[in-house]
Amino acid sequence: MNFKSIEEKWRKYWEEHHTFKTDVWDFSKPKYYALDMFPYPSGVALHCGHVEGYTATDIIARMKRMQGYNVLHPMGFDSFGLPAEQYAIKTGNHPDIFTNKNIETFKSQLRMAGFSYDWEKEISTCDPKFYHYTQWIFKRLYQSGLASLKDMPVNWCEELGTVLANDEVIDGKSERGGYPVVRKNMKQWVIDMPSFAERLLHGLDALDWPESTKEIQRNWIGKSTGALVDFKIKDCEKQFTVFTTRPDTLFGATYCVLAPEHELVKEIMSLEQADKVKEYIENCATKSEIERTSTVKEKTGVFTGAYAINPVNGKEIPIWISDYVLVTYGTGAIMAVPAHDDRDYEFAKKFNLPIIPVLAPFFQDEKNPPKEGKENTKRNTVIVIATCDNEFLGVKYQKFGWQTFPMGGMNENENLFEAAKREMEEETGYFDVKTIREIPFVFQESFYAAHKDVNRLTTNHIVEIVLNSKQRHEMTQEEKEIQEPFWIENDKLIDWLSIQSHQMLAEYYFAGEHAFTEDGTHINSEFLDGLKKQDAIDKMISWLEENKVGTKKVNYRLRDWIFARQRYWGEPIPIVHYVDGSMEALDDLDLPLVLPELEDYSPSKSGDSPLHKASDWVNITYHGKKAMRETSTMPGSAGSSWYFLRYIDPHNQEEIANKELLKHWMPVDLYVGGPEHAVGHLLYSRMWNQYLFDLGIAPTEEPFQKLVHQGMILGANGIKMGKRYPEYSINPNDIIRDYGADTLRLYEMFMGPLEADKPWSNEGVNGAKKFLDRVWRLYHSGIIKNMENKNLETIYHKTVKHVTLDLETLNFNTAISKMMVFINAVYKESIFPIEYAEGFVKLLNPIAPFITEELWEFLGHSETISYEPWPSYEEAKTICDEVTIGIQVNGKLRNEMTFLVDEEKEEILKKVMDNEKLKPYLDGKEIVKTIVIPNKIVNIVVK
RNA sequence: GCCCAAGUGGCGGAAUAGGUAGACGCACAGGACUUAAAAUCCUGCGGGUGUUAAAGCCCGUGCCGGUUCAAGUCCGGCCUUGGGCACCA
Repeated sequence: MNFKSIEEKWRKYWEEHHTFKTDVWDFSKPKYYALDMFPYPSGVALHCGHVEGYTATDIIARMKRMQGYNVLHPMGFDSFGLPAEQYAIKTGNHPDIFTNKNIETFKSQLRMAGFSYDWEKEISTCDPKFYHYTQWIFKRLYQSGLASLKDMPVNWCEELGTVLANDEVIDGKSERGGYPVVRKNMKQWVIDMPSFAERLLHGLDALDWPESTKEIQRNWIGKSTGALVDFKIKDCEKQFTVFTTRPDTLFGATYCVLAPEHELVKEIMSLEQADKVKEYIENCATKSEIERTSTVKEKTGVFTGAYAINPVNGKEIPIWISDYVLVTYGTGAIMAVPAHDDRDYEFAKKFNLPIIPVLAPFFQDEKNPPKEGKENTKRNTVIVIATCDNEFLGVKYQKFGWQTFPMGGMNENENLFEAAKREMEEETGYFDVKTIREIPFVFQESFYAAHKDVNRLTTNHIVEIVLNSKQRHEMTQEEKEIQEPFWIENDKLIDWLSIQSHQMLAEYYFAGEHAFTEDGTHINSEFLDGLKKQDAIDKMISWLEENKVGTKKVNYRLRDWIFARQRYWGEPIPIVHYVDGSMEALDDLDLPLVLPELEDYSPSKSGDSPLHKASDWVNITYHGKKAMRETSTMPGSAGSSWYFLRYIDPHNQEEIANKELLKHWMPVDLYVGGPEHAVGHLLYSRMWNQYLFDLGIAPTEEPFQKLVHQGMILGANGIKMGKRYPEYSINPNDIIRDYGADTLRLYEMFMGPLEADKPWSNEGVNGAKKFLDRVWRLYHSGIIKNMENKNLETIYHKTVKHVTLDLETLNFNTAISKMMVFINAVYKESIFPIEYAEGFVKLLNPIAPFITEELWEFLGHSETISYEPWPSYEEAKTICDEVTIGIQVNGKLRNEMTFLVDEEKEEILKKVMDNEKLKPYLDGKEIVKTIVIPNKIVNIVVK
């Protein structure tokens, strides 16, 4: 088979016949919109990963055409971006030159691969005819108040001379180039994403997207429900508000923290603390993003000298500042509850701030539950964890056989430490205390107290005592009979303790002290005491609202989308600034605002856009007033946020696209692209689409109904192709040249599941080629006849059924394997009925379009196969009359037997029982149970 | 640290809904054709044991346990790899 001439022949045919031109106004057929993520036309050409994704959509597009759909399958170029700009800086040439050259290369590659695009729909985001409407949408966002100029901390990349969006910063470095990124306050164009947060979150539910991608978006949106709480400041008129998801722990708030950038800090700091506070703020400001987000970093902070009033109990608590509180999230201020938040705990430990537990785990002793009808009593108890020389002090209570830490009830007018010392001494005789401290952990326990014949609810406070020595008072014989002390090595302690709650305490103690963040029962919380976490949250919110010191509040992690870049090669922002400081969007008639040509495209270190240099372009008179144009440009994801709408009507000069057409064609039925766009492009375009939906332009709230990510194609060494191992990099052009596009398409689809990362294999490519050759030879072997062959009936119908199903669900690898099985079967026959031969060519066509066009012609047809009706099958003919199933004895396979399809259970069982081969397993055994599932399995359970 | 996904022969990977694990392909081995090689066609191919050969038997889907007549598939607990988030209050 001469694939070269065949492939070139059909490329020409498709072009000359406009085979894949879509008449978008033809509403007579159902529509199908198959979309690829359009490429950035870089200098390095199309790679194997592009081919993989594009082949997948092309297969679906081709199949859908044959199934009678009117298919829109367009391609275009995301052509604004950094490489073209850097080329321009280097060479002084307009980036257009570089971009257009690359686009030509890409198009010729796409043509070589045989993708059935309608090139009349081609778009390019750097084309003024296209960005006319990118600017138009921006203008509308501006007029709606959703795009605005804000002074805010941004990710500034010195090296690139521009600000970056959050998704363009990875580990404190720029996504492109890996240059350091610092935080800097700048006036920036931003788009208000948070006001779409709830819709973006909810919209996900109905989408047919990978669950993991939806999850990434959900996390990125980061919804959290809680409350705003107002804190008054002592001796000051001002107050501040914190956001918390745990208003139930308000009684445990022992200090507050403001972000260093919080506006109130400089107003409230005391004179004594002022220098320290200023120094700290200064320090944070100069820190790079890397330092700020470093995980190993210890907490830092400074006391402001001011005190806040806890609204719930009037207690004065100190106000600190620390960079662990982010000015960009919530209100930039928190209440700290060290007992129940890890970060607050760490901070409190470091700065020796009080820790008050307000939530205690609750234990119900399973061996000794409260008894019905007994009096319920409450008691405060102290438990003493006493250590000396790496051993722990335990007590054995003889009467009940309990082995516990020393413990006992607290008396009135006795503080915790007094009670602890007293209990230890009374019960064990030890007294030589070196250090004593409270462990900020409390738990509650409910049990039947046999010695008093009552039910007890104890609240257990924990005290740690380190002993100087094991000196002790001798105990009387009488005392010893009641209880006896033991010293236990620390690794044996948990086993030695006989009471669940004490074991739990020991586990907590050994795990290292930490905040208790799980659920429990509230204590030390007045009106919340006894409530579980969620009930307490609800009750506290009602209380806050009743007392007008707080409200319920939903917060999102999603932030403003920073929508300006100090670069040349992007869409100019269609705004003019007047001398008086006001600004205005350009009139619609003045769009598109076209990029001016420049002598020098390089960015300035000061943060000005290169466009600043085009003074004739910048300084204008607009509406009779002196004005300056906005000189920053839009980010790369601007054009890609709506391009899918433009494909539908790409040459429309009046509007984004004709509304009737949009209504017919949206949403995109299948969108294929890499998973790396999960929170960038795929979130931005959803938002723009939702906005355009609100304007009545986009007909659906969600643009992409079904989304699939293609996996990465790795080098044969299992490592990502690229600069690191150039010897393992595969250029699809070479494969097309040596094996043909059909082989490349078939191979990439056969490698494995579309979404999986898969290593390349040259032998595998050869295997794909062998299959196509095998098909070719079969068709030219002369066995295709206008006759029947019953031997092939079942397998043909089965193949049509399963291939159709597998393609529909994008399981290309299994679809191909089933076609291989079919061809292997035909090889054993001497007659290949022409009906089956034609059907098979159609099945293979979407994957290998060239060879199948040729075979279709060979079978006597003069028109393209591309619009031939998809083969059908008869369900009844997909089933053979006999089926071989496994026969198990006690779940182990012992034989195989063939039965009629749907044979009666009794009939099957009878034959199984009579089977000679099974006799040795059944003779002399008692048959306990028989399981007969017709067409599947038989299992005989014997004893 | 938290969230998500995945772990199956020498390799890529199959296995509707718990029902014969390893489809299909690659690699490898043997055979046919050929002067020869390539190509092609046929056969075998998880491990162990067994046998002249076979049949048979045992083990086997990351590890440990559970549910079930039956587990790659379901449940609980780990381990490893990949991805996402990373002080988000």
